[in-house]
Amino acid sequence: MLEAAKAVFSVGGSDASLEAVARHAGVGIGTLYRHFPTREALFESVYRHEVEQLVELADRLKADGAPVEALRRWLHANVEFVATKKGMSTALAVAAHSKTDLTAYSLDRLTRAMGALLERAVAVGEIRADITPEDLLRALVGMCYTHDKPGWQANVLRLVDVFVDGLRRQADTAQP
Amino acid sequence: MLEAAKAVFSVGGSDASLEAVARHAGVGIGTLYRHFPTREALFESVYRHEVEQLVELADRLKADGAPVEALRRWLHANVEFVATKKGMSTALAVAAHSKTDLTAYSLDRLTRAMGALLERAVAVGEIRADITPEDLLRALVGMCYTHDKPGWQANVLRLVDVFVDGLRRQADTAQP
DNA sequence: CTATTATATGGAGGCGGCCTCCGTTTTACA
DNA sequence: TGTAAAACGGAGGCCGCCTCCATATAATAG
Repeated sequence: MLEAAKAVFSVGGSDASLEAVARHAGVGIGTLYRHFPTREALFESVYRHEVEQLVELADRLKADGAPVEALRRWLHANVEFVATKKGMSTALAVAAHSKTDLTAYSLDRLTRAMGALLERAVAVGEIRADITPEDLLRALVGMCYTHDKPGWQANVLRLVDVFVDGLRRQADTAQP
Repeated sequence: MLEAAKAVFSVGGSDASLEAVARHAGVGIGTLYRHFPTREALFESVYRHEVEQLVELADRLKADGAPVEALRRWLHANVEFVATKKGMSTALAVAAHSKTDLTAYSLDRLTRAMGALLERAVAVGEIRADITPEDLLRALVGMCYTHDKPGWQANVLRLVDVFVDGLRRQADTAQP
């Protein structure tokens, strides 16, 4: 069922028909709805594994010496992740966009991972301190969301680098 | 009809029912479809005026002395614009997201406006040269799209500033 | 002023997706 | 094996998308 969902989303985007998911899973539409009351709940389950990997990667990167570089690498990893899982981009965007915090478990995990990396870099004074992990994550999602032409990946990675550079600058110039 | 659309979109978001638009305009659904064959064509017409204003603003800012500051101001203006026209954010995101370049007239105007500002700043060596106007615009749209909590505006403006700082840095350090 | 032709209009209807509800099947347990 | 509880499947109501065509309105000719 999760596999069917992943398959269907990865070809038709995250707004694919839930009935198609059910059909593809060889299951009734009612059953699908019992297990995943909303489309977003389904996203949550489908991409939970991926999110977990990203969180773990963040943990590993925290051991690195260079905080900003770790942050930058993690952001890059996010982009590459989204690039390989076609549906994930929209799913994340929907999750970030929606007001219902019920579905935001994964988003929250990502935010915390991000927060840890961010804090570490702020603590050593290498980046400015007035950007929240929420903002940065949403910015990241936004950058990925609107890009889906072939080859977008390299462009977004460049944008991410620009962003990280921007985070650095303030620390250079506005240190007490 | 355009007014009806603007009204309906501004309360229900850009994915509001087109039949609702027709009803609100006191017109048959068929008539609506004849004038605007697709939802995106309707967006196009509804927000054309707003886009035009932004393009004009870009022209005016080009007269300014400081290219980077002009760029920054224009980006800010975009954000504030989107903030006041509720439907515009999604409409732009849809336009940027869609593959059909047929509907992209307004997007193209914005891209050109952005390109002019960008080039000017690159020409005097104040920002790095490897970011295209398309990328920057899409990033901007994406950042606005995923944010819709009250007070998002200030956060996105801050993100934009970070971004502009990032554009600057490379010019500082990687000059021949 | 009327007949005829071109053009604009409105909405019914077919299609498909969303989601709920309930009769049926399967499983768990005594 | 019998019964209670849980899981299943899909029909059906609703709504939005979009097409198509019968009707109404405007333009033009006689």
